[in-house]
Amino acid sequence: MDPLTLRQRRCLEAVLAHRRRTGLPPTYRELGRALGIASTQGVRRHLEALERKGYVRMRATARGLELSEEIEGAAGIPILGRIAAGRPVEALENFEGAVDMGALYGTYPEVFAVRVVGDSMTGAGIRDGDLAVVRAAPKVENGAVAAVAIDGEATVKRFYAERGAVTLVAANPRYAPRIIRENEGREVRVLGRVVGLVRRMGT
Amino acid sequence: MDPLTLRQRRCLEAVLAHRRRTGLPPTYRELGRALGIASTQGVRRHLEALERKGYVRMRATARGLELSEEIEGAAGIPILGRIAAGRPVEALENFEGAVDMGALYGTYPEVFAVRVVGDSMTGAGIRDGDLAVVRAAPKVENGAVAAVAIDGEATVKRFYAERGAVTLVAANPRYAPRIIRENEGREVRVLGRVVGLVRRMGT
DNA sequence: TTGACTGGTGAACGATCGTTCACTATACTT
DNA sequence: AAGTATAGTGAACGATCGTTCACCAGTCAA
Repeated sequence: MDPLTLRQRRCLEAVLAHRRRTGLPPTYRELGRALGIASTQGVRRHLEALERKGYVRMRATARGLELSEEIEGAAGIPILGRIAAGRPVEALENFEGAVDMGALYGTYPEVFAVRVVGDSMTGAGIRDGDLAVVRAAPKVENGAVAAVAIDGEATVKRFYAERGAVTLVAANPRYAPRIIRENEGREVRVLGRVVGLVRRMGT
Repeated sequence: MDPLTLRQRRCLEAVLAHRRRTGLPPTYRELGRALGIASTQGVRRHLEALERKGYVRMRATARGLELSEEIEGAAGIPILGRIAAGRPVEALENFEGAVDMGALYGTYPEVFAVRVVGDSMTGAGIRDGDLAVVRAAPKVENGAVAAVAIDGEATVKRFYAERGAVTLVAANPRYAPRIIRENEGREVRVLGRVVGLVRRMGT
């Protein structure tokens, strides 16, 4: 992407700041106020430059200012590749993508999350308190890590379906495989395949 | 939250749909078009009802329609508690929060992510290819899982600082602790504490 | 020195947008 | 029978918003 002038960079930062603060893109006049520019035309010039250089897109509607994918990503949680010698990261550089739940996993209702309780899947790097991201599906292939509801209680296990029974295998030697046969009267429902994991640790 | 009438629910769904499609909240007239309502007043009545019941907030500005925290969360990836007997989840019910990166961890530049390479931290449930979410800080307390840059190369390890040396301890018995003394001439820089983890698995 | 680019002011036009007023109709409760 | 909530139409007002036109000034390369 083409480099920005100082003023253009300030303009882009003001757009990001406004979005963080209000949740909406700014109008020309709001941007002008933030930058100390009296004329909407002055603001427009900057935005046209930003559009020409690929940082934003302008839609002819109220608050129609869009950020390009690259900038949109950087505005969230950027994924850093190499860490350079200078500051942790300079603005809008040195990132290889962004942690965006929607882009990463998809959105509800196809995708949802279940909180994992217990240490039965530590062998698969899934720990107590983690959020398992589940792509909803009525069935999953044998051996996949799946979220399964047994009598309404959700658990995350490696899943195997056999003739007349399902087997739930933990990833922890302290837990024996659990076999549930069809004639047991239990309601076993596959919620979907576990496609991701989100953990919060420390303070 | 107060229950919605069918029409009000349709209206709320239209707001969500418009935001998913365009990234912006709809205007009264856009909403009216989506719902087959000719008068802006008809739309406004519904939104006033939604506001009264706590689903949205209305700001007197272009596209000033905000969703309440609860609904905002449900529009992303909801975290499900108990899974009821019916459909996986009914719309806007039965969730205990949302997986939202900003709300979960904070935002750039205080927070960023680093891709983990290797299996040195499997004992802590951190695996090859995971994204470690890092809260930027120049120093971390002893024993914390931290992201550290050694000569510009980022690694995630348990961190200990002692007089004149730092020790990086892996969570995998196959890796010995790594001790780096100050007089070795290596540049060791603490990037911050690892406060989260995001993984993508399966297909 | 003639452009091209950047960074502005000021005014104005038409479209969009939030808001308000007056009026109609149905359904349910009191 | 009166009141309240829902669900609309239609018109209008003023504010906001995107867009455009004319004009000015500094910098820098051709």
